[in-house]
Amino acid sequence: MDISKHFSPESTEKKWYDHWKTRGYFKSEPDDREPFSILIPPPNVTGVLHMGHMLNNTIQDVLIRRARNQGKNACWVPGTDHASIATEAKVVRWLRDEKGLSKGELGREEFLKYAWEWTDKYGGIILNQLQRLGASADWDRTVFTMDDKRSDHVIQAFVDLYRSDKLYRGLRMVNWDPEAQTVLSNEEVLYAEENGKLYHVKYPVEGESEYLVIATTRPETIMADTAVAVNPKDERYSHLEGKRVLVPIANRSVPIIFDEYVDMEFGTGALKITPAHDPNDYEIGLSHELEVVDMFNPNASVNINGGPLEGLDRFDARERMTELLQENGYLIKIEDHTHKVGRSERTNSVVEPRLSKQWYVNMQELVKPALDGVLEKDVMFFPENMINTYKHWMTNIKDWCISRQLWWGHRIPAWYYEDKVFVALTAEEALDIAKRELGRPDIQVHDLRQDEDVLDTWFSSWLWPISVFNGFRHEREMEYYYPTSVLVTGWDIIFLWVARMIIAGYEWRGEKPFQHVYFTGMVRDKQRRKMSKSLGNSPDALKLIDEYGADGVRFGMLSCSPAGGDLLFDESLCEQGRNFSNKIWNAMRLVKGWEAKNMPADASETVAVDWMRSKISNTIEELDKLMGQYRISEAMIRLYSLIWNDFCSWYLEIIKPSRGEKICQDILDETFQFFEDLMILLHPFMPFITEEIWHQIKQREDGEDCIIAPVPTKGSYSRDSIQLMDDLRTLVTRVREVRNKYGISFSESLDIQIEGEGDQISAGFSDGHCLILEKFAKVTPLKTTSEHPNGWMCFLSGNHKYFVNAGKYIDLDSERSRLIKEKEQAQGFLNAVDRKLSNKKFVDNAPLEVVERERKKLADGKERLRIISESLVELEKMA
RNA sequence: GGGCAUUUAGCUCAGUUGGUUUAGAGCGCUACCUUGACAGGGUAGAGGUCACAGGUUCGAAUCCUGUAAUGCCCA
Repeated sequence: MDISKHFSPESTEKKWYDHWKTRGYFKSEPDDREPFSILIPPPNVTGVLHMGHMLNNTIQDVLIRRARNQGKNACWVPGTDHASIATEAKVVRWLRDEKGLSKGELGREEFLKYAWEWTDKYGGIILNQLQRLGASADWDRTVFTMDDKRSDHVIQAFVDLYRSDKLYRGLRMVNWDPEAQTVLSNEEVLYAEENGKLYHVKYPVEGESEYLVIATTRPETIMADTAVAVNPKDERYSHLEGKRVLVPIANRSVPIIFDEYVDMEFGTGALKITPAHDPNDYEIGLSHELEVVDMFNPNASVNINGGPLEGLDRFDARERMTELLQENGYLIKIEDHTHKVGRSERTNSVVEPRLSKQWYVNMQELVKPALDGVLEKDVMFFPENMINTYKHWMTNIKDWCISRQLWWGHRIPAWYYEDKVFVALTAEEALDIAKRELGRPDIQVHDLRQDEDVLDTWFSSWLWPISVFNGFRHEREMEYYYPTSVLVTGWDIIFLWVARMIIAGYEWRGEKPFQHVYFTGMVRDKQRRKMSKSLGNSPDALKLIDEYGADGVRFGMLSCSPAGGDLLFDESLCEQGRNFSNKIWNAMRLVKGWEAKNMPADASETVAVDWMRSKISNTIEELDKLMGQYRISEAMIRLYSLIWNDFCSWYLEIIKPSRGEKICQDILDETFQFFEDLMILLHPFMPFITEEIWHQIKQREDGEDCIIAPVPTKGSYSRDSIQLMDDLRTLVTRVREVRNKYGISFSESLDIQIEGEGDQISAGFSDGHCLILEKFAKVTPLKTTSEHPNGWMCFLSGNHKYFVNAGKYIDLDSERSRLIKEKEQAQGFLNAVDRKLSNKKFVDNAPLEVVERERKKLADGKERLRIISESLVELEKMA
């Protein structure tokens, strides 16, 4: 049978993914087995697969597949998030561009119909893309934050909190996104240094001829000034106590107030106070009982309070104001100034501080168990240092603003009758409460007005671990799967999402939502820039899969992904992954091409099998350890090296029959077994190639598949067996080095001897090892000698002296300098060890085994030095 | 301004509570090999005073202090 020289992922991937799905391997229902559950961090319905998703979901898939192979009941729940702001913006644009409709004309009901239409059409794209990656999620469980069951939980949670007094409606200075025309929570505002200007403006002191000069970055808000503040310690201004100033252009008289808040060093030390448009000014305004003048409309254009600026957008208003100040002689100078500017995470527009009435969750009440849970390691973080960040945020937590002035989302279950509010699951229930509390049995449902706003998307996401299992209504699922095993997410949403889920878990279930949190790094390009659509530096995820295969891409993502840290994505890693697939493929071609015969194995084969078995057992042990610490990248590299270096380069080469020869049946059987074990171990990382190979190497029964094959258990293994093979490999390398150095062709056999007494090989090699040496180094059978054979060159491997008859090739000078260099090195080493051992404090204080080890080093070092010195003498004899 | 990290080979990173023959891997680089699994391959090699300065210790890449650079978070 002809098998292609190269592994071709495209045909294989679809075949196996369909097969797995058809067989229902991804499905999970509660049963007697140990559960292992993961919830996907729900991507936005508007999203398309990007590198961050690829990384994140590959890791989840590795964990879930490993659990499945370990015989656990593995349940990975997929789903999407409705992403209020982003989706609403997208739908608005879509309606405008494709249908020529605007939100205003449509009205709430109609708009939502279209929003659902859009979601049904485009919302599942990203989940389909995940399938290309091999994601083995239970697709039948796919959930959406706005489906009926999830919505039920969100409304219930709101009502619960309200009834237990953990929710309130309050007038606050909020972060306003003028583009989306909604409030944002603190966590949705991104601050960055930006270049701006600092305007120095004169404010005439009333009744005096002097001016007070203030510095501001926002001259357009001068129209809403209601005071000027200076620091009470500032001697420059102490004479102005009790005086008032005139606001330029507005010509309004406002007081000069004295407040510690003012930074004497900044600008001129005098600050204009605009309580309606700056959070700090608002606080100052409250304590000094200042008037609040609001001069902006919701879209950040200027309202009637802006006088001559009315109707202008805030940035146009700034320019116009600058002109006015200039024309009227108030403007002293404009300086360049860099300062932090907050922008909306979703729309990128500059956030406008705005006074408004919003719903808040009182976080103080909720935080404690969630903080303790993490500090006491009830929930474990990987990497651990994320605990600090978490702790810092939790101990400085602010109340959470959860209302959003949007339509797409969960509408707040609060109904108003005049200025009274009634919170309930349904309008009918709200009506009952209203009737009772108001003592008005006559009012009707239509007399109540439901809150126009929707809830923050994170207010539904924080319930994810509960709502996904329908936890408020369905105990069985909840008891079985909750708390989930691990959450895999980026550290950038630790506050937005992770912390809040922990809070919700303890609040509603009295228990953590997940046992472990694995924080992935951020995917960056080679220049350390965050990958983003706007920079265009993100490779197209699906194209990558086309090019390197899903396994190759998974390998590429995983091999550079330490937890927490940044991840510099480099396509060449995917290439390496693809090459690895190819290597495995060709190993399979080789083994499948062998013909077996019933005959005894030779000594080298027996040695190889014992060694390989030990090596695999040893790796299984290490994998358990590494995976337990979520050192996923390292675990995979370990397997890579086991398969490529140990299995392919050594094991298969040892047992490979010569051309025309057959292989011993027992050895071939063992080899297939090794191959099978290796494929199962590698399966979670590279599912497609491993499934393919697993089926290629043996005829399988219906229902037998690599995806559910039990992971091989670690047998007992011999460290000696591994050590001896390592020694042998070193020796082979030494001989090859000699060949390489003197250009001795591999076709020429070399005589070799080892220093020692009698027939016993001092290095401990068995007959099998010696056969391997002959084959790999192309040397004559290894013999022992007590004398340096005349004219042979010698070298060291491990701690043993070997001689090769390379007489005619030897370059005496280069040999001499090599030996001298080696001698110096050995001497230096010996000196260091000797210094240590002759230090009485070391011998007295260090643990016995450490001292013993040093003694052995000393003895070995002396032996090496002896050998090298003797060799030098021999060399001189030859000269 | 407060906090958390990072700094090890040309590049990207390991180095798991201080002690495995004077630091490892992958990529890259150099030389050589290659018609019988695989050039998407093989063999070998070069390359690091572990950012810097002190300190603790019998012993430091590893712990402590300070300095510098970089990144991030919070204000």
